Amino acid sequence: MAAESKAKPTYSEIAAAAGVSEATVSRVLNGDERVHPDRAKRVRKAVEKMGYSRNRAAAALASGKTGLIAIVIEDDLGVFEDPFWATVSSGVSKVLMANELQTLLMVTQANKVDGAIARYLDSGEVDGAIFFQLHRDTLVKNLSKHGLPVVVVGAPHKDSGLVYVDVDQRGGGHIATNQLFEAGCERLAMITGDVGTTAGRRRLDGFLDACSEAEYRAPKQYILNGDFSFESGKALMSKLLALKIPPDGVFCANDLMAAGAIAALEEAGLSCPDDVRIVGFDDSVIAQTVRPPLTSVRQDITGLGETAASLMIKLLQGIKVTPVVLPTELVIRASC
Amino acid sequence: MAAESKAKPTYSEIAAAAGVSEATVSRVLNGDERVHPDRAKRVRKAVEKMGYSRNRAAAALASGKTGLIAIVIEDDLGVFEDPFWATVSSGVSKVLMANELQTLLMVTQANKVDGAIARYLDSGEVDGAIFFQLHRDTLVKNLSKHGLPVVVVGAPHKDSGLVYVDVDQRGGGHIATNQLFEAGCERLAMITGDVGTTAGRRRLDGFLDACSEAEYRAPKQYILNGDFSFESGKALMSKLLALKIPPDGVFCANDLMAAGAIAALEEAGLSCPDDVRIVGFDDSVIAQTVRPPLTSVRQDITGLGETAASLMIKLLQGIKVTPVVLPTELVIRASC
DNA sequence: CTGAAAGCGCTTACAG
DNA sequence: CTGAAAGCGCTTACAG
Repeated sequence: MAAESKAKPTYSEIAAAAGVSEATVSRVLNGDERVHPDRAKRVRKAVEKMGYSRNRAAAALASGKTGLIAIVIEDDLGVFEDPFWATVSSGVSKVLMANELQTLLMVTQANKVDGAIARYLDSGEVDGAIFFQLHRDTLVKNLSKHGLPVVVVGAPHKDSGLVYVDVDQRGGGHIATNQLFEAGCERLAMITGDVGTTAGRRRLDGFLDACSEAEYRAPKQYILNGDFSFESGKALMSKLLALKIPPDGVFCANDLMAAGAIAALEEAGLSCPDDVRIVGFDDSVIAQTVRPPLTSVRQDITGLGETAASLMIKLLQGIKVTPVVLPTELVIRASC
Repeated sequence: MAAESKAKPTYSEIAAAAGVSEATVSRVLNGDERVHPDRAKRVRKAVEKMGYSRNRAAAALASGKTGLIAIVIEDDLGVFEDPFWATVSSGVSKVLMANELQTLLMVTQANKVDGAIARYLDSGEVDGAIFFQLHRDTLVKNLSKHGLPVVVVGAPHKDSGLVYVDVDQRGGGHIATNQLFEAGCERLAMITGDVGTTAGRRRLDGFLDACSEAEYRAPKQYILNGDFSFESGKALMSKLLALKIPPDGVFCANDLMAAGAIAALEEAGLSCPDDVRIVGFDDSVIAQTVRPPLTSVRQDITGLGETAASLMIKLLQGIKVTPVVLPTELVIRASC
């Protein structure tokens, strides 16, 4: 006779305890307004008392909604090891959890995204997908066309109607470059990131914007294409230093390359900021640990994740949304 | 008459196409050996041809298995922003996916772990849970006792029978310290991590082991308790330098503190490694970007995640498992 | 080795 | 505003 003992209660127990039907229990738990307040209260009391928690699998099967949102990240070169994405993920997860949704983490190689992952996402296993580090837009566009709610973190290459969040990469490049001008630099150079990525391209655009505003035209040898790695920052800085007239200010498209650039300066027996001023981008730990500490562009990384999740939730509710661009801010330290 | 068109096929279509019963389809898809090879082949062919993919919710409801493993991380101070955990997660995710399991990412505040999360985990919503950054063992122990398969990344405080994976923290501390001795240091000091964590404590133990092997006894002022932050590394190094006889070699319990220590040296006008040699722990990006590049203890972080996932899979299969300790290795750079 | 059938715990038209 | 009932798509004893 040990009623109300071990096993998880189901709707039938709750319904019995509250003196209503299972349908009513379901309505109350799903926030259906039309239930009479008194009965709703009875249901909630029973739920509370019996420690009820919904069986998601059953709900998913019956409703077609899984309550799961996938984060898909293409991890060819250990991108996920970049703290950046982890921070974005944590922002996503927090907002999703607060909205009764769960985060499915799918770390996969880019070449596998088309196969198993695409099928998985497309077969109703998740209610939506948030993509990080977009290499090719096609898959995402297809999924989106098939009706899967999709949000992309980082602007896609072509404005294909996808909903995305990004930080103001171009504006960031702009303020970074302005800082160099304001510090008195006259020969500005830039070590770009991978310009095949939208972030890389737009940071460069921001640099160019600021230069033309200042009526400065950087010589061709002053704009060198890096790939966001420490090594490339170092190698390209050495290249700049080898020029007949080296620059006196360099904007590096991320902190890692900036750290590389500082290392190159040091090896050449030069000082930052005395000989060459440097500005980075990301405001990562590296900006703080490198000597001299790096002036860098800060982006609200958790905010990126939170915004992505919020957009997803709106999408799920059928609310129309447009891309969001988050502001960017300069953190000034000793390097410039 | 457009058979085989849009909608996702279900068992009944597959069964019809293969000329078997739904039960047989289920058996084949679940790897039941007892099905006749020919019929199994027919089923697989139909599955292939019709692009069938299992509805997880239905399977979960019927079987009681969700195919979901939770990663739970207590994220009070932005721990998840530490690339360390992201890397572990990606290792977990990859192994799990390869085994048809999905990774549920639950980033939560420590004080909330007891409430909603515990209930969630305990109510059959996941098949198992992998915990990161364990603050209190009790919750985990309870869940484990309730029968939820649990794996912990990082050794728990008391050996409470939980299954865990960790790297050989103590051995790592040992080799780091030995390196200092071998480089000729005679006055070794240590800036510890948070010794409330098992990692912090064990790295210190390793230091002590190596010292006693070398018949060296570090004076009390030479062992300072940091908290793994850049700031603490810097402050404690300054403290060491202020001593009448400062150390000539310092083992810092992580790279971030080591970077702080180097910054302090520099501010004091001293050189690493000429005046003081330094060894870190983690072999993170920081080890490579700091000047001088840091000698540091490398741990197989992806391996931690992969091992955690493997242990979980064995647990799910009912195989008995014991804790795993991964080896650690010294990466030598300029700082020592 | 195989199939018929019950059942997992919800949701949702439908009828009132 | 509410309930009876069908149904979501699998799994799994059970009987053969």
